[in-house]
Amino acid sequence: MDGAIEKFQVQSVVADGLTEPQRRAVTHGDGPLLVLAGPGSGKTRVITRRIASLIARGVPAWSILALTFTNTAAREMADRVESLVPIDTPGRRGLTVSTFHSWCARLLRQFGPTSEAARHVTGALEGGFTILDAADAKASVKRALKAAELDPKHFTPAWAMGYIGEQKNVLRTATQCLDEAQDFASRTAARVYVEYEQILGRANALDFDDLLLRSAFMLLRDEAVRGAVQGRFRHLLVDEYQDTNHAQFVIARVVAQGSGNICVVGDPDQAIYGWRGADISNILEFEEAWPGAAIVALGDNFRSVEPIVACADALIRHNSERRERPLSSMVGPGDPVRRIACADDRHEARVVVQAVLDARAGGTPLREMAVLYRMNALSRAMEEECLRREVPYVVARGTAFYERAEVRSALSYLRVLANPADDLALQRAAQNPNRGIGDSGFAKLQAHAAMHGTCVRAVLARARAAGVAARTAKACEAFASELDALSLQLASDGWEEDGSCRLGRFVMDLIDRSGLRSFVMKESADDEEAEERSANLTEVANAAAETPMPADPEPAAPTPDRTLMGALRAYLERVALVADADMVDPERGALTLMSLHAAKGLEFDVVAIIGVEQGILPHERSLADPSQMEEERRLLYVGITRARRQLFITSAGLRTRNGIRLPTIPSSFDHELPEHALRREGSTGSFAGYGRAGDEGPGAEVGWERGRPRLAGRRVEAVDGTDEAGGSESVRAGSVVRHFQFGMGRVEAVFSEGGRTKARVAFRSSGVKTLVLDFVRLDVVS
DNA sequence: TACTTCAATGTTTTT
DNA sequence: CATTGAAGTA
Repeated sequence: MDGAIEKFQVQSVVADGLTEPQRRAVTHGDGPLLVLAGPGSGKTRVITRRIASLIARGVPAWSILALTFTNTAAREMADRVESLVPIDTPGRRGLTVSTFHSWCARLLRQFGPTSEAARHVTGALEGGFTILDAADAKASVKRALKAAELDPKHFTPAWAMGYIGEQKNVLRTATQCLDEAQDFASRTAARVYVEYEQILGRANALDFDDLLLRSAFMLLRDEAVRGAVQGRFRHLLVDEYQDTNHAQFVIARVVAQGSGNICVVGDPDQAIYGWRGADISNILEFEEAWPGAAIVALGDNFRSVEPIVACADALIRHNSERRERPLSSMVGPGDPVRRIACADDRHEARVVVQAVLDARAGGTPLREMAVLYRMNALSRAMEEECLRREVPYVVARGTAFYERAEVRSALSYLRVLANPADDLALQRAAQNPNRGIGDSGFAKLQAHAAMHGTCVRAVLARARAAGVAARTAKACEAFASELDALSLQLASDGWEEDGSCRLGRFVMDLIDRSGLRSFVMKESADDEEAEERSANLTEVANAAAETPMPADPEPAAPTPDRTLMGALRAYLERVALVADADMVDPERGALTLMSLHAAKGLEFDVVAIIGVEQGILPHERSLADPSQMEEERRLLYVGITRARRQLFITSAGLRTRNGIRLPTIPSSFDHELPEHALRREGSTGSFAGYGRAGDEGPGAEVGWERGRPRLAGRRVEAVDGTDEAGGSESVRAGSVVRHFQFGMGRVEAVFSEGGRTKARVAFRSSGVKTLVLDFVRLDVVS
């Protein structure tokens, strides 16, 4: 085959149908590149085509690193690159597309244990480190506050977490903070930070911010790590660059310093993470950090109809900290944006769900619609109404499933197996089910362990020496040998020859044999709850079974760990780093409910933004600060620009908050929307619709079951079992199916094994997997 | 040690 | 309202 012709063909596919500025960004050669991409301007298109173009140019895929903020974005990017580059293109394999956090976690697993720069205050970072979720980080902060002996009235966990997060985001360590503290207040804060770091260090645990901070330190200070990373990655691409914080800025800078090839894509008008340390000057001052950078601005909007773009544009012009950039719709005219003032929140829900049903009747599938809100609490009323009208919906809160008590318990066993120093997990595992090891007994063990400079796990088998009651000691010893037995298995192979992961079986056995399942079921209030919680446990095992086998290493990549322990670590890492937005499944036949933040980067035909009221959007806590108000405005801007064809902006005259209904005040952003693009319905004055608030009548009871919402978790079923995408009943050999994580695949076989119906599916990008049909969601495409 | 009950208390957004 | 913590009881 003629290489030149092949390359030419790839190039033409890559550049096909692009606008002039898009083409410039895609074909830009070496050197720094900043792409300022307005909403709907083809940002993802540009990144994916640019990667494809690099590969076509002869840059090996394994030397390209693309960093995103969510796993969904990463996967979509990888899929799209793959479909652009012909399968037989040399050097096509091994592309790294990852979130900042997971890429850093992997870097730390590889280099952390031997790198001085990654050390904890208490000692070396070990490879099996735990990634603490928000709840565990909070628990650790509480312990740190207690250890620092501060008045809990004045020094709250939220305050401490805020302080620690801020410091970590700008790469300041605990000791540095303590050394540089000038006054009493900052010394107090620094003391808490130091205590917190010691707690994490003893547990061999890292929080989310640590993943970035320690990676940044390794890259800055450890020549071996920096050399390895710079040697391997010759092209860096960063998506959503406007939302990077200082740590991420440093990571990107050091990685790209080796090659000078850095391409960042973002939009200052869509910066919505200032509160978590995102520094907008990273993108505004890109040219200063990278002199000679090429800049491409993409302003044409190919997503939304004119009234929607007009709304977005008029709104964002009210921000003063902004470089003016025009935004115009290339799609053409469309329906005006409907600004609906409702009587109260239930009325609002009825109006929105009715609009959804109308749109569905008009041919728009539910998966192309979304309801967006400023606070997760606003999803409640919507969920009730969806249940009542039998509209299948998905609440995109990725962490919700992992916050459930039984799921946390199951994961605690896994965590302590992966990382014996994880006392938090050990305690939770030890007490679920109850084994006669209580809080006081565990505290004694902890004190004893601390005295010997070790973790509880290490002294568990000799609990008697810790001075606990004889009965407790016996329980500890039994539990210790239970864990020992499980640990032994972890050295075995992690995957079967067909690529299926043995961790699923391992977790299933663990859940049953530890007594966790029966305990959780016995604890439940009724059969239905028992059933649901048991199913959640099974889902943990099932998700573990889906851990993909690591691919063969590309040149300059580390050798993957294919033991069961390796699978366990990979699974725990994946679980720890899911984003809310990752739970959006575009192939499901359901309406998506999610926060405005989680909606960043997504698009839908029909969008409703609810709760556009003063105090909600803009949020109360932002009202006093002009620059926070600008961020609130950007948030609404992001929401508006998610919509392709139809946009609803709603408010309620009365809203129930904390159990009390109160009249609302219209959002100050309301007057900033252009009347010519709007259709106003209802009255927008305060106290609007007072008289109509209670007109639901007696038949308006909602579909709660015993006052508890039917879980807003990972596997929200369509309420009536219907699934527009086709349902799972017709999975047979030969079907083309889609999995929320693995993407498209072809069913090779359906068979029965161990009393379960399973399917072997060959996925296009993630290989052959065996899936249990009862638990896995597979949408049949054909 | 484990479970129940009651009072207080705080509330955005998320990797 | 819903979660959390403390106090009391079996």
